[in-house]
Amino acid sequence: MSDREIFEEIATLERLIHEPARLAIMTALSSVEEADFLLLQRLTGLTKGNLSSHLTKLENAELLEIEKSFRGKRTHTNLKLTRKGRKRIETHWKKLDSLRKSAGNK
Amino acid sequence: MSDREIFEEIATLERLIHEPARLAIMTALSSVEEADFLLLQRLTGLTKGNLSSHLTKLENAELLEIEKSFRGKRTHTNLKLTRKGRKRIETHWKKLDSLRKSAGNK
DNA sequence: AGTAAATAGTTTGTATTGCAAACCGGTCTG
DNA sequence: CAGACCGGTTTGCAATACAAACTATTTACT
Repeated sequence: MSDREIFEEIATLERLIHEPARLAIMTALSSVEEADFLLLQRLTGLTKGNLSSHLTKLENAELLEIEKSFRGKRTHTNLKLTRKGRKRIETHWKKLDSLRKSAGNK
Repeated sequence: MSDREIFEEIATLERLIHEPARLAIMTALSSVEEADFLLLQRLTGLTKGNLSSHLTKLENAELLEIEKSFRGKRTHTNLKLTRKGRKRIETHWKKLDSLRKSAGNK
């Protein structure tokens, strides 16, 4: 891939994943099987409201699944990446890598 | 740095640099002394309008300098990172790195 | 000479969206 | 049983990224 193509590709990076909060969410989730809402909130430092809306966005794009269940009497929300989601975040990091490398050795 | 801190930091990444188009611009510029408007446009694939406004934003933040001169009879616009800018993009990449790594080995 | 097209950008308008804050249904605590 | 806490969702607004329109000069064509 030429430099031009790499830079051009990065300039049109998928905003959905690239957005800082979601990049953090996706990356955090990619390292584990699953996590719950509160763990994710602690990890990212996001407010509940914003975490919630980011998760909904990722769910709509079918990059993660939101599983609600009961733990004792209260609801419990579990998040996990879909296969699609796992692939996307990997690919995204690869793109970032190649952008960085192409800048490194000129 | 703990995982929590890393993810939290990434969630609040500097949007100014992180935005795909500007990340491409900054990264491209970081690899050279300077570049002109058109080279940058070719590299990033951005339209003139958008490139222009991104550059202005980066200039306002003092991350790069826009030098206009005459080449023959027509104006010529040259871009180069400031010291500040050079530092910022480096730091940014380091942050991204540590985010990625912290996800890798869990 | 006149006009069309290219060069080198800037400005404007709009639709999107990220964030904070308000809200909501429950549960636990004194 | 009033208030605090838990686990979120919804709403409202301010910021902004992109496309499209615009400006101004220069070169090419006829």
